[in-house]
Amino acid sequence: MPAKTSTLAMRKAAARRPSGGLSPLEVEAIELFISFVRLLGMPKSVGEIYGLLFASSEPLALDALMARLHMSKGAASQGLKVLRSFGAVRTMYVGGDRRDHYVADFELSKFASAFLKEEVQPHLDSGAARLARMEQHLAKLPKAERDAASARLAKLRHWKDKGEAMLPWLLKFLVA
Amino acid sequence: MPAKTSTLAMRKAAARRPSGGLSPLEVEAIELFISFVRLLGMPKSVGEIYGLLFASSEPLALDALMARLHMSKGAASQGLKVLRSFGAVRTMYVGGDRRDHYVADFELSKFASAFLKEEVQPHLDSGAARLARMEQHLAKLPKAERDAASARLAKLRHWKDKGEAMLPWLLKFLVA
DNA sequence: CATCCTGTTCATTTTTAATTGAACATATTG
DNA sequence: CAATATGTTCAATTAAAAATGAACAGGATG
Repeated sequence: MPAKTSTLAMRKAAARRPSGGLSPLEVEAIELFISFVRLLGMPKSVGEIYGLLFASSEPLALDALMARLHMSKGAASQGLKVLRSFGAVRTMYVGGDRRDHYVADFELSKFASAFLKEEVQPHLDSGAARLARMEQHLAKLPKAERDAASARLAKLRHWKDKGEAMLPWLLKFLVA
Repeated sequence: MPAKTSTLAMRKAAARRPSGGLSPLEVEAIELFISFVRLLGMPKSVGEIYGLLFASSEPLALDALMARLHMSKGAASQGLKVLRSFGAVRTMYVGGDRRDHYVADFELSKFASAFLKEEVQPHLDSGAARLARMEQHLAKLPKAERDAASARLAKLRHWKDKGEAMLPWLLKFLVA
């Protein structure tokens, strides 16, 4: 029968237990990365996983993540997949254990550049294509409307150019 | 009895009808801004409204937006509220009509700077507070763990500083 | 080669976010 | 001031996103 209250000693021990509770530092790290990944439109499970790995000194296997974050196997597997996909996390060999073990890569720029490359860049591209189509439509408009619309499209083009100019600069700044 | 097929002439007329269908140009603008606002984590109705106002040469009232976007009064009202809140849209007086009429402000930077000020900045602030708390926890750790954790926190601090440095720069670039 | 171990996938469920629509407040008009 | 027009708010509904968990695939192990 588990006690309802926990003593200080118990909590300190828990902080070190590989598949038990979370230390205050781990909780802070997890919350920090949850809000960070949400800002980038990623599911919070991704933030939980990265946060725990960020705070953890030893590599963690999938079942450790499941146990400590109270997360399903599916969510952990998929979260690790996206983190792997942009290099925020990598596997580390642990002798005598055939499970994959993960460690966080500390280059936070990986998140930002994944966001820029996978979210922003495609939007800029499709935006450029769309702008071209809009310029086609423009030609078919009666003169009066065409002039007004033309000025608007010029604004769009300006922002497209600005975005395209800013993106590589931002990427460079991030990795610097 | 409405015809099932639409002739070219009918579609051209529809493009000009104030509370009817949408012209191809309007559709493109709406789709463009839907994907743009989604990138910033806003509801798509906000993108629909701004897109239509952006493409429209005359100011539109709430019921025109409702009719042409097939959107409820509540959604239109709330969408306009957020667009107004960061100056992406403003009311324009139209004589002999007591409804509010809206026009788009073409400074797209308004979206970006609203996002930076309302989403990013608060995250940076709470992140800074959290980092301070984490440094408190650090002190209570046994020496061995403390060293590993300390290096991680240094990384976080570095990124916090980077973010805080980048933000004003980005804002300046956007309004320029 | 049967069994266990580890991890992935995906249909279903749960949770979260957005939209609707009706009730309300306020201003206008006859 | 009753009736009407306009716009806002918010509880209820609907739609979209994320998490679960069971089925599956492949690889190790005896």
